[in-house]
Amino acid sequence: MRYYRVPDETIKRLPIYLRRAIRLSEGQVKCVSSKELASLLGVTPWQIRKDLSYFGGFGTRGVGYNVENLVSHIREILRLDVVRKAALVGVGNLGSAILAFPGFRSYWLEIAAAFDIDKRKVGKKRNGLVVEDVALLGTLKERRIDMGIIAVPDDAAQNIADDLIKAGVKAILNFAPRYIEVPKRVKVITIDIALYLACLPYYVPSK
Amino acid sequence: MRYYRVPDETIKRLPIYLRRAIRLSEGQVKCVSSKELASLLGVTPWQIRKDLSYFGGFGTRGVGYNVENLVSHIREILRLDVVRKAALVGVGNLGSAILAFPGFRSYWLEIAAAFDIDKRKVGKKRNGLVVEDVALLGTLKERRIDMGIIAVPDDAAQNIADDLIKAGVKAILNFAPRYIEVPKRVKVITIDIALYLACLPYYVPSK
DNA sequence: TGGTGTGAACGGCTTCACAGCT
DNA sequence: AGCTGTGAAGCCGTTCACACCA
Repeated sequence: MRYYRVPDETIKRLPIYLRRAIRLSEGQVKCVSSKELASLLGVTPWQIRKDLSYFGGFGTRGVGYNVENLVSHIREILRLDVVRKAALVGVGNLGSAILAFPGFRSYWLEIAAAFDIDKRKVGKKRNGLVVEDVALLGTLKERRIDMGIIAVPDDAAQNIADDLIKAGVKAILNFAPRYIEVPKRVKVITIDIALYLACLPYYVPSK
Repeated sequence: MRYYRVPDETIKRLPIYLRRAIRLSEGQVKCVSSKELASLLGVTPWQIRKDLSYFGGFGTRGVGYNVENLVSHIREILRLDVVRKAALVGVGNLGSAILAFPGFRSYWLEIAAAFDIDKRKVGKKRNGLVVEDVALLGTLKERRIDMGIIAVPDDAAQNIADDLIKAGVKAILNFAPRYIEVPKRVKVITIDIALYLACLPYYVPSK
């Protein structure tokens, strides 16, 4: 199934809906209206309806959305209906925090391997994973790991990205504060933490 | 000085330009054209010119932008021309990583205080800062710290946000994976890490 | 000539109003 | 009656073309 003309912004919001729908289903809620969901998430009801309508609409008029249905549909759209494996590169402060991060589980995402260039870290365990040498990045293909998370210093990031792509990785989450050049077929999302904090003072009225 | 009708997207890009301009000035580069800058950052030259033109335009036609000028103008626009202090709440894995994060320095941002609810952490040093009890959040006002960083579990996030705002904080960077309700005068930016990773499989063509 | 600055065209996302089901 | 689904309107941001200036 392929969907055309879906705004990227819609894709970004789907995981939010998904996570909430999962929580609701855990709470034995069977059905939710766009209005209820919207108030829980801080968005507008029509935004939710529009977003979901891109994929055919799977609510019931007059009633709302079946929660189980919502979960399974969004999982399928986001291709999260099978466990997705990612490799983490860089087990420094940030990398270790990502490994320990509990939030991935709700999306059936698994960090299945961790790499570092520092020989002192290689072989040690971190959160149940044995840290491997970056030289072994090439083994990702046969291990069917097709996503990468970059948590290395910025001057190493481009090389790591190149290696990940050589190893068959098709999507990268990049925490290094720099632009990374990749072939068009590869998707990169950069989370540049300092950037966001740097924006904040702009919005603070000066005294 | 106040500027109207500036897209939020432009504000998000300014720190990128700023960081690069600083790097260039450190490398003794005196002048840079929008084209050069664009190729370094993976954006288009028009985008850069348009973004800067919202603030009056401070380039030289036929030449480019004076690097020092670029730095001081963007610093002023983003109100980063004085050192800005932020308080971190939550010194777990992610919080500790943020404390150790080197990237803030380039924006004259300082994490000036760290708090946790766990008595075992309170009093201990983390990256040169003594961890304080969250009960002391109220002291932020007199210490002139007006930004907060939330790195606590999601069920504690809203309460912490409320406390931060009560303590006079006007802008919040939130790492908890949930929507936080705040008065309109307060700016919140949420970085929901798992969200980004959850988007990636959508862009990976299934085999 | 070369590169900035900017009004205007374009495109994409959000908002809206209401048609259509239950 | 109530809530979803959706074409249309409106808005915001990006792209473009070109005027302007060194």
